[in-house]
Amino acid sequence: MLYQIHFSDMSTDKKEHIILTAINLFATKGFEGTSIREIAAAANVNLAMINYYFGSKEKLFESIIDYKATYSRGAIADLVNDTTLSYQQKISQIIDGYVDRLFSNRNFHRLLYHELVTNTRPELQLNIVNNIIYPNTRTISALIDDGIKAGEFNQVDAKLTTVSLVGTINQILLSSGYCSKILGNKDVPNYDPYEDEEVKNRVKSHLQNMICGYLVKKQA
Amino acid sequence: MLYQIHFSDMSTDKKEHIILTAINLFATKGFEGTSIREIAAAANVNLAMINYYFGSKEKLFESIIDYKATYSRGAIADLVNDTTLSYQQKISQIIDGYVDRLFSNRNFHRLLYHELVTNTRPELQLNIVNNIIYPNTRTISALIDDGIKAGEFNQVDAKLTTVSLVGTINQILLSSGYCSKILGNKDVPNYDPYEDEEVKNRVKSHLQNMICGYLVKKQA
Amino acid sequence: MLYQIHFSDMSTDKKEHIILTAINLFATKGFEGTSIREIAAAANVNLAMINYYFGSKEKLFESIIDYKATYSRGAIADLVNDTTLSYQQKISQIIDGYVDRLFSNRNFHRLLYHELVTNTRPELQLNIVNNIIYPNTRTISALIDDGIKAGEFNQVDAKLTTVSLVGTINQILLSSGYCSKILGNKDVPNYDPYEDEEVKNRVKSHLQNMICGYLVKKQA
Amino acid sequence: MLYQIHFSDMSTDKKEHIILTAINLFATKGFEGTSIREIAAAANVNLAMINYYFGSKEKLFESIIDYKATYSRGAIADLVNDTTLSYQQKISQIIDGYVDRLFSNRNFHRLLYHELVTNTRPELQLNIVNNIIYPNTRTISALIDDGIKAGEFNQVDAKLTTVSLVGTINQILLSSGYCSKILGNKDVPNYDPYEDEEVKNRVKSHLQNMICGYLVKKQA
DNA sequence: GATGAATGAGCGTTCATTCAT
DNA sequence: CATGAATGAACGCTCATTCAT
Repeated sequence: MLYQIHFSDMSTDKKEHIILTAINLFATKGFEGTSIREIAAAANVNLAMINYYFGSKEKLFESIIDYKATYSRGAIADLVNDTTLSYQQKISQIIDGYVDRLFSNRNFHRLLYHELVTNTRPELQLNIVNNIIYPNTRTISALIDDGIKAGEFNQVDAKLTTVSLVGTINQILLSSGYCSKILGNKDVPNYDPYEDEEVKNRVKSHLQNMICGYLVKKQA
Repeated sequence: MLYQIHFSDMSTDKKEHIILTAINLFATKGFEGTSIREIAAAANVNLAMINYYFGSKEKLFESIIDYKATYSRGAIADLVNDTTLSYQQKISQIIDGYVDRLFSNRNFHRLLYHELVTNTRPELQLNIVNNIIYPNTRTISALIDDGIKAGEFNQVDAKLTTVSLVGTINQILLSSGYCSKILGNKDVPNYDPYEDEEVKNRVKSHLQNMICGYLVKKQA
Repeated sequence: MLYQIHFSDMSTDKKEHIILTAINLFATKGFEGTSIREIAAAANVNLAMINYYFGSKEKLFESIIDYKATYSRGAIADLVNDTTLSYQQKISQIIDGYVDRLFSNRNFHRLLYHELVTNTRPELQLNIVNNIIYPNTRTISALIDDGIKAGEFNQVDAKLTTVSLVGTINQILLSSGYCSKILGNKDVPNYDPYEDEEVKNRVKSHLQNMICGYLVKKQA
Repeated sequence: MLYQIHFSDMSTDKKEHIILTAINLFATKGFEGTSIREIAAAANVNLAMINYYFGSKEKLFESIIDYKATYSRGAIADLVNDTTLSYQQKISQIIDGYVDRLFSNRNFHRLLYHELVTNTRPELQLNIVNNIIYPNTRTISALIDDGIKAGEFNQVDAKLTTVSLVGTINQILLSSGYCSKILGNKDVPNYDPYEDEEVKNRVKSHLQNMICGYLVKKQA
C-alpha cells in the first residue's frame, strides 16, 4: 500500500515535472517545433514515458491546459464580490493583479495564445477560449458594466475595454526582443525585461491611467 | 516578345501566388506546422519549385516578410507630415487606418506574431521587429510625443499608449473564435467576424474614444 | 534472463549485420552511391534503425572503420618481434599473410581505398590513413630498415618498397574484370578470381621473388 | 559556312572545357558525389547544356573516357619498336615515362580507378579495362616477355611485374594525405606532393632499382 | 511501471532530366 | 543553340508512436 502511494506520488511528480518542462519548451519553440524527444530529454525521462503518461503529444498539450486551468481560477472573482471597494478600486486592483499574474505565467500564456493563433485543433481552441480566456474577460467586463449601471463609470464598450487591458499586456509579453526595443533595453547582460520590476510597474501605471481614466467619470 | 513578357509575368505571378498561399498556411498552422508539400499542393505547383524559387523553406518565409514589408511602408508617415491636421485628427485617422490595414492583412499579421512568439530563428525576429513592427510603433509614439510637446496632448507614456493601440487590435485578431465569443457571434453560417464591418467599426470607435480621450486635454 | 541475453545478442548481431551489409554495398557502389535505404533493404531492417543505431550515414561509415580497425590490428606486429626468424623469413611471412588478409577482406579494403581516392570528408581520410593504413606500412618499412641495419638487406628505399608490396596487391584487388583480364579468365561460370587459390599463390610467389630478391643481399 | 565552323569550334571548346572541369570534379568527389549542377557551375555553363551536349551524366563520364583514351595512346608503343635500345633501356625509359604521365594525369587516372573499384556500369568497366588499362599493361608485359626470350631478362612473371609497376605508382597517387604521410610532408603551406619533383624522382629511382634489378640478369 | 527497440510516415532538400521558348 | 522553368523521384533524416520485454 505504501508502495502504491509512493509510486503514485512519484508518478504525479513526474507528470507535473514533464508538464512544467513542456510548458517552457512549447512556449519557446511552439507546439510543432517541439519534439517529444526534446521534452523527454529536458525532463530527463524516457521518451516512451510521455506517451505512456499522456497518450500522445496532443494530449500532453491538453493536459497542460487542464493543469493550468484548474490552477488559475477564482483569483479575480473574489475581488469582484468584495463590497467594501469602489468599482474604481476593484478595477485598479484587477489591473495590478492581472499584470502580475500574466507576467509570471508568461510562458503558459504565450503557449495559450500560440494555440489560439493556430487554427488547427478547433475543439482545443474552444476549450481554451471557453474555460480559460473567456471567464476572466467576462468577469472583468461584467464588473465594468456594473460600474456603468451604478453610475460610477462612463458608458464605455465594456468588452472592448477589457480587450484593451488584456491586449496591452499580451502585446508586451509577445517577445522580449520587441519589449526591450520598445521600452528600452538596459545595459545588463542577458537582460530579461519580464524580470524587471520597473517594466512591470510602468505597464501597471500606464494601464491604471489609461483604463481608469477612461472608465471613471470626471467630476464637473 | 509578348510571349516573353507573358512568360515573365507567369513566373512572377507564380512566386506571388506561392507567397500568398504560404502566408495563409503559415498564419493558420505556423511555420513548423506547415510543410512545403502542403504549400506546393495548395498553390498547385511542383514541390521542387518552392526551393527552386526561394531556396529553402526558411527563405520562403523571409521572402514573405520582404514582400509584405515593402508593401506596407509609408502609409502612416505621409499622414504624420500633413500640417493641416491637428494632432488629435492625425491620431484619429491613424487609428482608423491601422484597424483597416491590420484587419485586411490579418493573416500576414498573425504570421508575424506567430513568429515573434516563437523564439527560434532570432535573427528573423530581429528583422521583423526592426523593419516591420518597430517603425510603425515609433512613428506613432513620436507623433504622440510631439502632441505632448505642442501642449495638445496630456503627459502620457507615449510608447505604452501605442502598445495599447496595437495590442487591442491584435487581441481582436487573435482568433475568430475568441473574437466572436467576445463580441457576439451572429447567426450567419460560416460567420467571419473579420469580414463584418460592424465589428471593425466597433473596434475603431472604441479605440477612438479610449485613446483620444486619454490623449487629448480636457478643456476646463 | 536468457531472454535478455538473447535480446542483447540480437541487437549486437543486428548492428554487426548492418555493418557487414554496408561494407559490401559501400565497397561496390561507393559511399555516395549507396543510399541508406539500400542498406536497410539489403540488411532487412527498418530504414530508421540505421540512424537509430549509428546516428547518421556518415557515422555508420565511421563505425565500419572502427569495427574493422580493432579487428585487424596486431597481426603483423607479433611476427616482427619473433626473434627466431631471419629478416628475410619475416618479410616472406608478412607477404603471405598480407596477401591472405587483403584478399579475404577485399571488400573492406576497397571501401577504404574508395574513401581515400575521394577527397570529401578529410578528417575521415586522416583517420583512415593514421589508424589503419599507416601503421601497417610503418611496421613493415621499419622491419626493412632493421634488416638493412643488420646488414641482411640491401640499402633500399624501405618506404617505397613497402608501397610496392601493398600497391601490387591493391592493383590486383581493384576489379575482378581487370584481374581476370590480366591473369587469365578461367572457363568457370561466375568466375571470381579472388576465390581462386591459384591466383593468390601466383601473387604471393611473384611478391616473394621480387621483394625478397630486391631486399636480400646476393652472396658473392 | 563560316558561322557553322565558328560555332562548331566554340561548341568543341565548350565540350572540352566541360570535360576538363568534370575530370577534376569527378576525380576529387567521385562520380556520385559530383552533381551536374556543380560541373555546370564550375565550367560556367548552363546546367541544361551538359545534358544537351552529352545526353546524360553517365554519357558525360563515358565521353571523358573516350576523350582521354584517344589522347593517351601510342606513347609506349613507339618506344618498344625502337631497335637501337636494349630491353633494360626500354623498361627504364618506360618507367620514367609512366611515372611522369601518371603523375601529370593523376586526376583522370584517379577517376579511372574510381570507376574500376565501383562495380556499377560493367560495360563501362570493360571499356576502360580493354581500351585504356589493358593495352599498356599488355605492351609492357609483352616487352618483358621478349626480354626473357632474348635472354636479357630473368624468367619472371611478366604480367605481375607490370602490375607491380603500375600498382606502385597508383598506390602513391591514391591520396596526397597518404603520400605525404609515407614520404614525409614538407613544411610548405598547401604542400602538394605530386607537384614535388623530389617525390617523383624518388618513385622513379625506386622503381628503376626494384624492377630493373628484378628483371635484368646478374652477371656471374 | 518503465524502457530500449522498432516502425512507417513524413520532413526539407537535391537530384538528373526534360520542356517550352 | 541556349536557357530558365519545371518535374518526379530519391535523398538523409526525424518524427510521433507502438511494441516486446
